[in-house]
Amino acid sequence: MNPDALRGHMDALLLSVLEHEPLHGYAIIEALQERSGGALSVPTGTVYPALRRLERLGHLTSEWATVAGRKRRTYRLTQSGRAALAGERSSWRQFTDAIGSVLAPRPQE
Amino acid sequence: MNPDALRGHMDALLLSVLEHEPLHGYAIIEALQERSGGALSVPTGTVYPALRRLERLGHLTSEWATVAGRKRRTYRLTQSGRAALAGERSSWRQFTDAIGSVLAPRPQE
DNA sequence: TGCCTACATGTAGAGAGCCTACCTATAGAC
DNA sequence: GTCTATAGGTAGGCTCTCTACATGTAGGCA
Repeated sequence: MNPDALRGHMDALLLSVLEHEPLHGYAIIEALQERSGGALSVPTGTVYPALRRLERLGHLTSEWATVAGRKRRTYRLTQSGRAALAGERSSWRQFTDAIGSVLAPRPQE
Repeated sequence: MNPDALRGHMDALLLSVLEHEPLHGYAIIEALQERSGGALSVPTGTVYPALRRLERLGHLTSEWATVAGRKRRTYRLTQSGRAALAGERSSWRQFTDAIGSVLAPRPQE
């Protein structure tokens, strides 16, 4: 997967995996990999800063917890995050429609 | 359209509009807009450098022409460009599948 | 005559975000 | 004791796209 291709879609991915359950960063990375059938291996250097950015934007809140001796920062969608997710889904459709219609092979005359 | 979203897909777009006919930069911009139903308004500052990059990579060749007193640089796909286009189409499918499967709304349990 | 729009190409610099590479730390298996 | 999995994080670089600007021709219109 070309790294650049993810540009501008990370927010959508992160918001989407957090839609129904709060998760911590490490679990988010695993969820992305699992849901995409192994296609998405997003490095920690991408995910952690992105989560902080989304929190700064007010789309997520986080709280620390200690589970089995390990510290976790668990992220949760805010109302604003839910709205953002809806917007991202809509944008994604428009985006794929636009690119898809250009990329579609055309019958040669 | 979020500018970042285009990241890494410009090559595919440019190669695709040049698939069946050589075009010059300005015509390429119009073709992108037309084919996408108006959704893609790619600025010249994006297209011209990208075309040069693709030429440098060997995916395009160009030649100057003068039409109605105006100079045009017309770009044409090379064999390498055709191969690259096929690769881009395949990558596009994998990419949309991966993101799409993460973004798809899931039934809440 | 002068102005505006469409046509046509290009560059410089900024900005954003993703990645690579690195660091720290605990738990449990072997 | 060492290794792997789990868990979080930062610094710096890289690349591409965008904004803004510059240049010039042709043709319509007042």
